[in-house]
Amino acid sequence: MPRDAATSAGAPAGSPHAGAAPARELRARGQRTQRRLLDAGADVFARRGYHAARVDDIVKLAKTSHGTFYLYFENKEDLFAALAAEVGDRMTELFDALPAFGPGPDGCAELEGWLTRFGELYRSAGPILRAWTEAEIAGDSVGRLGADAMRRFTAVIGERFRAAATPGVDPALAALAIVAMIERAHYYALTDQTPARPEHLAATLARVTHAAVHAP
Amino acid sequence: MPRDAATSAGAPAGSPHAGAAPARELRARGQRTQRRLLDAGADVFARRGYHAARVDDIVKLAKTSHGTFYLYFENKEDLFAALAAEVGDRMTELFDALPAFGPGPDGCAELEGWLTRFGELYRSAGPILRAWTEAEIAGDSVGRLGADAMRRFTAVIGERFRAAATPGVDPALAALAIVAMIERAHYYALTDQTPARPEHLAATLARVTHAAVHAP
Amino acid sequence: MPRDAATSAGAPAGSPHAGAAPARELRARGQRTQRRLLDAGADVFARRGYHAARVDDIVKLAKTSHGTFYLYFENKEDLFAALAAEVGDRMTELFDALPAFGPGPDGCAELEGWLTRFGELYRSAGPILRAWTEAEIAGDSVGRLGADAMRRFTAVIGERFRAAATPGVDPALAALAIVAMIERAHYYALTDQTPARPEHLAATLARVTHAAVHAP
Amino acid sequence: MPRDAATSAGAPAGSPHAGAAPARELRARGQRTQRRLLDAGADVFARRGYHAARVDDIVKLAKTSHGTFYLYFENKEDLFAALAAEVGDRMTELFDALPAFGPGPDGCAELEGWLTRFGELYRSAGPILRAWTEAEIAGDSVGRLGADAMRRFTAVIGERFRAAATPGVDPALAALAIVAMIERAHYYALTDQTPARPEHLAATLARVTHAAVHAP
DNA sequence: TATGAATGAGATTTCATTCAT
DNA sequence: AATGAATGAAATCTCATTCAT
Repeated sequence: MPRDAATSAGAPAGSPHAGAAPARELRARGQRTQRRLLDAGADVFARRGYHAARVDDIVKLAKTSHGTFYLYFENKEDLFAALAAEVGDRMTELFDALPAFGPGPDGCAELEGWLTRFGELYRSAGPILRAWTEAEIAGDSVGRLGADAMRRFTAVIGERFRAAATPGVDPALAALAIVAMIERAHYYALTDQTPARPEHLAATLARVTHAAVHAP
Repeated sequence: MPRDAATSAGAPAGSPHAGAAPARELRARGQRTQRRLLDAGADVFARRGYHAARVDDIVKLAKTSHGTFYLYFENKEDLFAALAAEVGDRMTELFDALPAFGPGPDGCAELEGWLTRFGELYRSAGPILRAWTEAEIAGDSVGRLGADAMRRFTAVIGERFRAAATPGVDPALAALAIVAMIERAHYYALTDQTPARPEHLAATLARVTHAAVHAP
Repeated sequence: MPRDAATSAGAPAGSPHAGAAPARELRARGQRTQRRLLDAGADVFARRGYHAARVDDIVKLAKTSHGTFYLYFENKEDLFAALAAEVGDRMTELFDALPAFGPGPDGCAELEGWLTRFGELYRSAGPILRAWTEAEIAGDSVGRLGADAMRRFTAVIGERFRAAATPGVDPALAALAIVAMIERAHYYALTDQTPARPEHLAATLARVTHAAVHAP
Repeated sequence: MPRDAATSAGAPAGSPHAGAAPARELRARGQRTQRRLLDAGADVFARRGYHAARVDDIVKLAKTSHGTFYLYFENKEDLFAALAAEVGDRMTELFDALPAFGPGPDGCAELEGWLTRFGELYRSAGPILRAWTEAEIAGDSVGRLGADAMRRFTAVIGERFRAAATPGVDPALAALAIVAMIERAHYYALTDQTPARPEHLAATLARVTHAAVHAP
């Protein structure tokens, strides 16, 4: 699960991302064009992955020209960073809303509710997240965004483990594992042709997580 | 987590992978050259990722030439497939050895022992796995390998969940989640600069997994 | 050393150059805008040279837009031609004022006086001249301007050599050499970080030129 | 007059310039290809100037491909630098051979002899020198080469002026002026359509220089 | 068995100029 | 009179793969 994008957190309306070539004020038309490029980018990245995506494809889909592309973005990476930042923002928001689920069945239900929302977000942003993982692996700088968002998430889960203080369990590691599980499970469930039914994902993950955190 | 490599399972000594250009018997020198290329490939893929890895880098590291590269491998993907197959073999072996850990403390200890071995393998093969993920995302055919090995792993864990029959828990999904957790936790713990201590990884994962599977 | 600009010699007030897109009468505001573009152009050409200068730079410096640029000038070359014409005018004027310096110390002093004025002009117009040289080399049509102004200069110097009639000296070539010297010496003295003191340039060049022309 | 190229002064045979992409040892074929590219480059730069020259033209003329070009040179500038270095080497050699011409007719004859050789070199290398001037103007890094070669030349001439100690003459400036004259006179005489006869160039410049340096 | 020179399709990027407002 | 978004041709550069030796 990518991270952060705190950079664009408070960006002024009208400049959806921070790294654009010139920090120009955009008029209505420019805004629409930029939006078209972002949407086209999301589509192409989703279908081809970060590396295989060609600026040419994006431009064609957005029905505009190469020149226009470079008017709004410094390069392919810059456009991707903008998309990632958008996703990152929504992730951060969601993570901050993670409830302090208690040991009882209520806690489990709360968790399930939150995981449902997470699943929805993941479904819409998944393609970007996948490309993000790819970029991350390749060591591109964009990949390095996002750590913060996840850290917050991990911190909350870590608190629960710390409270439980199970011997042999490193709370930070355990939290990391749970977070990793939630992210990857969504990844596999939504992309892979798993025999599993994704509609039960929130319930299942909630129970597993709850059991792991509030182990006897 | 990738899989398989059944191709090379019983392959004749001297041809560690199936897709090499000519299916010829290699003499000692040829073997060494091919091995050098494989090792160089592993190194370069690990450092740069699949897409960013250039044949030139591999060839330079192996102290050989482009021509020689294409003597032993059909293309970049072919070399990667050979590496993936090697890893896949070892993974399959390990997965088959997963104990049927029971609900008691003994089961947890068994699980921890197995996870320790998994960690060792991951440490050595991890970089290839990472590159694999990248290739997978990009939709390259190599990426499609690997699912099988994981399926076996998932099946065993799934059995446990099925036995427990917790209401609301889809055994297949839960197993997928646990497997994903184990894989990704290793990934993050070994690559990221987590504040956590990786030496406690096996113990922590064992406890978390055990608790999740044998929930009250 | 460029020349000419006869084009703008008697041009009507309000249109400092000949090639502007529409030959319209400009109001006060238009005049100011055009002037701003010319000044910005002079600056940018000076700093980057003709080819490296981008219309975008000029427009930004002039705090106006691309559209406006093409309202006043046909293209980049046209703006440059306008600038060159301005310089050419002043050069022609100065060359026509070259005194018929005699062999005695008075002639040398006259020459020094003239060279002082030349130096002042060069200091202010030099950057354009440099860009001019570049354009000339590249074979752009603008480059072909300028030869005339220099020819007049050369003619006067040539007269002196013809009078002296030194055996082995081709008067035209000698004059060309002296003119070239004066131009390039200023160029190097004013741009390069020569260890020499430019304030002595007029005196030194006067003596060298005088000695060369009125050799015993 | 460009400068220096001391960089390639002692370059090993087989690598005619210092800045090539990889410092590879070239086999016979590679050598020929690289030579073809250099020659094609010289031709294209001469005809179009540095900026207008397209790698495409060079490649076509050399009957090779873009890929090959970038095998031997990092970019256009790199190829140009290689050419400039070749010229610079020959210039440096020549400058070092400048005789310490005395005040008598013998000194003038010595000078003429040297200028004849200079003219020959200039004729063959002129096109590169012209492009060099253009690059220099544009502030490209290549342009900054060459100052050294000229400095040596200037130093020798400067010595003569220092010996003469004419009042009002700054020896360094005077030397600079003479050097500039010799260079530019060749430039104009060989490129422009001067009415002058270039075959008298050496004689004329020798006399003018001699008179200027050994003024009464 | 090995080499490394050569290729060329394709990717990214730039910028003078036009156009709709 | 002014704007700035849009264009697209052209330029540069990369790299997997082939080929001649």
